[in-house]
Order: sequence, then C-alpha cells, then structure tokens
Amino acid sequence: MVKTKQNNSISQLLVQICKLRRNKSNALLSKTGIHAGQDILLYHLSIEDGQTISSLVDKICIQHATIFNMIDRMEAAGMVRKEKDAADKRTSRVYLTEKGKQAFTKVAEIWKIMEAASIKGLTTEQQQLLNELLQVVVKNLS
Amino acid sequence: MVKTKQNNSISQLLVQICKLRRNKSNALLSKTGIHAGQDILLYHLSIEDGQTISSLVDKICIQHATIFNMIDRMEAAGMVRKEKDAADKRTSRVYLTEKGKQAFTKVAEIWKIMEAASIKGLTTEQQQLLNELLQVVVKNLS
DNA sequence: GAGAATTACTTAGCCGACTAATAAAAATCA
DNA sequence: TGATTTTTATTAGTCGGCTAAGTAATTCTC
Repeated sequence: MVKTKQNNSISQLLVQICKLRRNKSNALLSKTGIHAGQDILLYHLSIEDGQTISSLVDKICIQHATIFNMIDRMEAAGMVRKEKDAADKRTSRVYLTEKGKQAFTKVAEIWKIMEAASIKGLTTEQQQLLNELLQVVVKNLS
Repeated sequence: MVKTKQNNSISQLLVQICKLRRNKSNALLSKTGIHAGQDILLYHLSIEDGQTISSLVDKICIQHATIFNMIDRMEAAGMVRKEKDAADKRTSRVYLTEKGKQAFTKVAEIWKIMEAASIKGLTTEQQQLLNELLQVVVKNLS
C-alpha cells in the first residue's frame, strides 16, 4: 500500500492515518448504505434526537451547507426525518427513523472494529499514553 | 470549537485530529491557491519530476480518477504540465512548472508550521514516543 | 502474428467538505 | 413601532475522494 516511508514526521504519520482510517471505514460501511461522515451524525442523533442543524453543526464541527446536504440525502435514504419547528419557523428538527436507529447499531459495531484494529499490539499502558498524547495534539490544533 | 468530549477513544481522537488538521491546513493553504491534497502531489513531483499518473497513485495511495482530475485542475491553474510519453503512448508524464515549484516551497513552509503546531508542548521523548506509537497504528491499519 | 489479458488513462456520477451569496424569521435597539 | 442586526437555513458552485464503466495501447501467449 504505502510504499514511501520518507521522513516519518508526526504530521506525515497523521496524514497517512487519516487516509488509512478513511479507507478502512469506507470498506466496512460500504455494505450498510451509510457513507463516511454520516456515522457521526447518526451518533449525535442517537444521543439526542430532534436536534436542529445548528446544534449538529456545533457538535460535529462542520459547515451548515455540508450537513444540510447530508441530511437531505439521508432523508432520501430513509434514515432521518426533518420537521419544521413550530416555535421558531427558521429552524427544522432532525429525527432518527427506525431505519436510522438500526443504521447506528451497525455504526457502533464498526467503530468497535476500528478501535480494536487501531490499537492492536499496544499494551494498556501504551494505549493510555497514546490517548494522552493525542489529546495534547487535539488541544494544539483546536 | 469541539464541544463534546464524550468517551475519548483513540478512534474518536484520530477522527477529531483529521478534521482539525484539515481545517488548519486549509486555512493556511487558502491564500496560496493550493487545495487540500494537492500539497502531497507537489511534494512527490518535487522529489521526482515527470512521473506517470500510475506512479503517483502508488505513492500517494489514492485512486486514478482522483489524481487525474486533480492534475487537470492543477494544469489549468498552471502548476503542472502533462505530456504524452513517446515510448508508451498509454501514459502521460506530469511535470512541475515554475509556478508549481514555487507552490511547493509554500507547501514546505506550511508543513513546518503544521508539524510545529501539532507537537507544541511535547518533550523530545514524548515526540519520539508518539511517533513510534503512530507508526504502530499505521501498520495496524495498512 | 492474431487474439486475449493486462496496463494506463479517461469519463460519468456520487458523496463529503468547503466558501459565498441569498432568503426568511427572530431578536435587538433606537 | 419600525429599522437594523443576528440567527438559521438554503442554494450554487468548487474541489477531494470514491466506484464503476469504458477506451486505447501494450504485453502475453498460443
């Protein structure tokens, strides 16, 4: 797969990991009809159903337009339902359908597989260490 | 930015980092006319000019179609030039233009900034450790 | 040397992600 | 109250990434 090892800076490793994760995740999701990025949306709706687009934008850290189109497609796919809010006519609220709930159970399984695959061969201490170091990186890039 | 901390599994941290990196990189690249993903292509051409699309596909670990369209746009932007190979008429070879070379010097600067930002606050030992742990993750996901 | 398999590129179409511009409702404020 | 600002959603257009299907040139094989 990846042939060039080059310098192996942390940046380059992170870029590689992003790509590899995306590929593996897509491979696992491909049979479910769920597309990359939709998994996180399903997750947040399963935590709290009936959220507005703005609320999801804040949580997922994504643009309005992106999520708007995603919801449109997921509604067409029957995973999600959008309803006008009665109190505030600007907003719509997004609800999981039965199909959407089932989709998230698949997502949860796939996430477990991804996590297990990622940390394979690491001791508990190493996992803890990696977790802490990655949290620093997250803080640095925020 | 990112409000929910949730479980903080390593998978979730990696997903967050992917997003944060993308955002930061885009912000830095936005003024240069270089789009996300094009940086790596410029890098590989700066290492070896005149490569075929297939060669770049192998190195960047990306699909033919993706890189084909990218090269089309970069050619339109004047960063790259494509020429039919005389010996093998199936293939084209991609060359950096002067503008493309200048673009890569900007990319190199931005990569330095990204690396520095990512590892800020980590000791040399911690950086080394993180590097090694990430290499395991790369191997796991390959 | 002709047909079959492989290789290399191209095209079409889909989805995630972005920016920019717009519209409509709500909140603010003079 | 009426005008202005802010919030929320939408639309249009661009690019990176993918799959699937197709074309053309080369290589392989009999």
